[in-house]
Amino acid sequence: MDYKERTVDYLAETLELDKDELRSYLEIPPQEDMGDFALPCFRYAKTFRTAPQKIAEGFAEKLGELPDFISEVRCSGAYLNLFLARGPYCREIVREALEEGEAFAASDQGEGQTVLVEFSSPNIAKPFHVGHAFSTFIGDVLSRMYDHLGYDVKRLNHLGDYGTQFGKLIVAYDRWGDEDALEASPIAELLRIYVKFHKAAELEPELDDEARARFKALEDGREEEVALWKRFRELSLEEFNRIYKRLDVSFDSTKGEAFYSDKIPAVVKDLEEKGLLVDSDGAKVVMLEEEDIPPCIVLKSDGSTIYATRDLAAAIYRYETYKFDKNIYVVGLPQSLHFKQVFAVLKKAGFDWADDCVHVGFGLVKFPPEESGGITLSTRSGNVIYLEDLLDEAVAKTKAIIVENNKDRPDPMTDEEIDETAAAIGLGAVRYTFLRSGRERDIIFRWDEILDFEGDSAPYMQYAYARAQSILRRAGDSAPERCDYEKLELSSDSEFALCREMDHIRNALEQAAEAYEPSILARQTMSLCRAFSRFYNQMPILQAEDERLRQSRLTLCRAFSSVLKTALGLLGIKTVERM
RNA sequence: GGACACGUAGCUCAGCAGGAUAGAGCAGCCGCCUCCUAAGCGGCAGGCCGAACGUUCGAAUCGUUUCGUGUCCGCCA
Repeated sequence: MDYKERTVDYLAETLELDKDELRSYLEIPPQEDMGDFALPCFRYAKTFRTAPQKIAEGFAEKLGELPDFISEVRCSGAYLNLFLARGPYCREIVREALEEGEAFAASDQGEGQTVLVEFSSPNIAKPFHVGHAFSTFIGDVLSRMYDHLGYDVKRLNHLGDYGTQFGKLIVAYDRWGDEDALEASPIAELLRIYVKFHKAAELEPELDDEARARFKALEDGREEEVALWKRFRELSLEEFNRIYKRLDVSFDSTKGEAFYSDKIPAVVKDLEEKGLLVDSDGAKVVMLEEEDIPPCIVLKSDGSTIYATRDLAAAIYRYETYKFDKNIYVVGLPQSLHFKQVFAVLKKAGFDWADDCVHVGFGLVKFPPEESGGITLSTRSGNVIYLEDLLDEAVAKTKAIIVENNKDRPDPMTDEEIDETAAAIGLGAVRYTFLRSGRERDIIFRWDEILDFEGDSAPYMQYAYARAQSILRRAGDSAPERCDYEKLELSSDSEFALCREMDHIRNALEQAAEAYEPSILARQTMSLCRAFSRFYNQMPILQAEDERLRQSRLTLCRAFSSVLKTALGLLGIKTVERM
């Protein structure tokens, strides 16, 4: 049970205070020696017409005999500091961790509710670069979190498989395409001709008109264009699926923008009938002045569709298909105006569920300024880092470290174990790089930072897990699966701190889901591992002073392992038994 | 020009429904492997929280202004 809630209940009853008020006032003190919960009494000064310090003292006096989960109450200026009874607290957290296992921090808060998460959404015929990784990791983790909280999650990959770019690609392929190269390495070849097109179009602007015409032909269903488009699409998907498998990411539905193209006329017609479409320079737009944002273009002047049109059709289709309670778009921050417009149009068209649509934006991935003037990765310029190259690099570096460590290991790893471990750690390191900071921050892409496996990194956490597992392995049968939790003797600073961090994983998960912010969970998981490292260094476990302490600490190790595995699982980071 | 972000230690970032001496990691310096994996632990040093006003008993946190950076602002996605 939630100790904060328990404390609130107790204080509310004993001190005759309002529960909701208490809940919002009660805080966790900045320093350990100030207790586990603190009630600042400043705000009660007015109602009681007394100095805050006096109020705190008065409260302390009034509390009298303490309940068994609180060991001590102290006044410190205007603060009423409460200390949890460590023994019972640790016993309870450890018991919950072990009994709940994988379901630790799970809940049924989302029961009966459907959440859609659109993420990743790479463009066909373009490389899957580190920018797509951002959306992929954030979306994947959000999906995992909502799933853990009991929501019915649908993971959607909204492929960029339509638009004028395909006109460009078709023009480029006709001119410069190399059939053999396309077979050998499809996306690389498509990228080559795409970049070439952009260079050529600078000198020969007619190429752009030609490209628009070819896209129009594609949209009208002309055989030649459709066949090429299908081919590009399939070849690209093969490459993407290979990456998703490697990243341990899956989707419930992979539909491209093209899928929605035949649903667009009905949407346009509906907007027209509702009197929302206005002619503007030959284009059809929906005016949004009352929202104080620029108009949303629905049809271009040549009558073809635009991304907003397709997003409108997609949203409506999704509502009809899933009757979602929440519809999340994990798409880059630069598109926030676009989503505001789309949601506003939906709202204006009378779809109340527009309020349940949310754009979860994230920052840009950039090169460091000292290397490139801080330019953004861009497909058009050919200035990209392929995600696969990054993954390969990370895994290779990990492997080198493992091989080195393996030399003086009494029980060396097999080649197979080395490869598996290196993959788990390398991929974890990359994933964590994208999850550790607030998602709206830009990521400056620096190899040495991403491949730095010390400190604030996934390998640090995986290492903590491996060490805990190592101890449990060594303990063998002397570390029983089951134990009498009442006999656990855990009360030192580091043991108690570790239990607190396990407990806080639950709050972090809730907050992270609420704020669509994986970094909150990532950060707490890191904090949990730091607490374990300290415990590990301070407390002898296998060599504990007596058998009861030994059993207690082994059990704590087991509980920690379990909680950490669950938390890392939510982050999509794999654990390893040793490293 | 308008809109939205962001500006905290040398670097990367937490903290921001206002509260007790502003926290981590990296980099720097100093310690710790005869003892459970040193991808680790402990310690030192490092900050007028971009600036100025304002609200408040109290502001990194809220408001206004200002400077700086980034992104977006109609037929690319």
